[in-house]
Amino acid sequence: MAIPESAKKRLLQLMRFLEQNNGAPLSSAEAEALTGWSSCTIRKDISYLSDRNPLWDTEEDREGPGQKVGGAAGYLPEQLIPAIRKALGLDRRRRFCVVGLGRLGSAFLNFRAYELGEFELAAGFDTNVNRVEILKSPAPLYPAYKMGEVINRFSVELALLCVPEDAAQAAAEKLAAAGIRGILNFAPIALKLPPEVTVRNVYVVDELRALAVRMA
Amino acid sequence: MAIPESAKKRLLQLMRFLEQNNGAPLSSAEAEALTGWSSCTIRKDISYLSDRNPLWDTEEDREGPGQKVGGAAGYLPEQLIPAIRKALGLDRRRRFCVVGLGRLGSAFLNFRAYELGEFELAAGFDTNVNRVEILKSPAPLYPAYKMGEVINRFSVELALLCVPEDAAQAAAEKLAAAGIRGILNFAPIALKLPPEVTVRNVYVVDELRALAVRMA
DNA sequence: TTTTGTGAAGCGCTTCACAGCT
DNA sequence: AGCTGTGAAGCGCTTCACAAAA
Repeated sequence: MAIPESAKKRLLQLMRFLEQNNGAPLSSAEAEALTGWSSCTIRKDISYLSDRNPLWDTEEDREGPGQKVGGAAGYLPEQLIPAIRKALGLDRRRRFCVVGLGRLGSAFLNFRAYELGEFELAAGFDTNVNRVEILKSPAPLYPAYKMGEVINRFSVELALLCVPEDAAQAAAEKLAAAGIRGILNFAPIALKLPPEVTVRNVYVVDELRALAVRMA
Repeated sequence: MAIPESAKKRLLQLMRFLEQNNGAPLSSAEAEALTGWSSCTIRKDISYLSDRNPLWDTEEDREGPGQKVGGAAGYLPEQLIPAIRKALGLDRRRRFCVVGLGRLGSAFLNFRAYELGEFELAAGFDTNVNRVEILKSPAPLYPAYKMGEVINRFSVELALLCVPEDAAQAAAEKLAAAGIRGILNFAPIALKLPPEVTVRNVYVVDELRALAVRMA
């Protein structure tokens, strides 16, 4: 059965809580306290994993519903995390790049925790050659005109778009032309791109607004 | 009637599209093309505004459903934007501060577009006095020990928390003690705070994950 | 006894379809 | 003709309530 979108979002967050739990088991009741969602919702969300995830089923041929983790123990992170990963399609390493190395972009270069092999910083780009030469970075930096070549050569799938607002559309089109598959857009504009490129917008003012709405 | 949470989220985004539309009217069909949501959904979402928003109703005493914007014109941004603002509780100016002036935090200091009087950058804080003295900023910067005093004096309601992971919980507690109402947390940890403080987490790896899930 | 797992009930959101306005 | 506004139908998610396991 297909996993509802709403459940996917929660599973993603639940994964983070599990990761922060130092490997200790987590019961649905504890998860309720952490997240605010009812324990039913959490158990139901996890139950969606069972028909689609071989990892989840134990070796003995499953009969009936099949209990997994063990009755009164809570969920074991070392089993549940990979199960969620697999169900959501996150069980494969993806390379990404940072485009625009101003304050925002360069902050992401030196972020620890492109964790657990899920994402790998493959390159940074900027039109300003100075920045490319001066900045310290765990991954190689290139002038912007090499974007197409580098993205292809290293099969970079994702990009963090951190250029100023008025350069964003042009940069995004170059990324799309280079074959990028997904863009995290930090500029406050709606990018117009062919449908094969998935765009997700992250904009501080919108986040502030969402925060203010939740407070009201 | 109460506005469903899902509708609130869409209205918030719709507001952004209206703002980016240069004041031109927007029909529900055009909005469908921009957002991907069906025109029905959009019209329905907007209809939730009508019982709660005096601005929305025109002066002549409304009888029946009451058409507003004018038959075949599309929605007028100068009417719709304030209506959404009001319904979502965004029709009041709020002051915010930036805590932690590293690369990420200082990027937010010089962000244009704390737009339209909705949010006002009131202060920046850092434990490193050098940064406080050197950085250019449109708002005053203070050493961290002045947080409580400044937040109180200027009635700062919101904070962007941009300190490193291992300092985040302590900084958040100081903010809570100072009476802050909402925190946008950029550190990859779950803050434990009293319930009167609303927290919203913004974490790049989670955004990358969400992007990857949508692509699959 | 505690906690998971899940059919089925209940309910809220989305979609439909059409009335009403310009 | 074109587009908005909205009751009502339809459907998908959440919640319930209980069986099964440790």
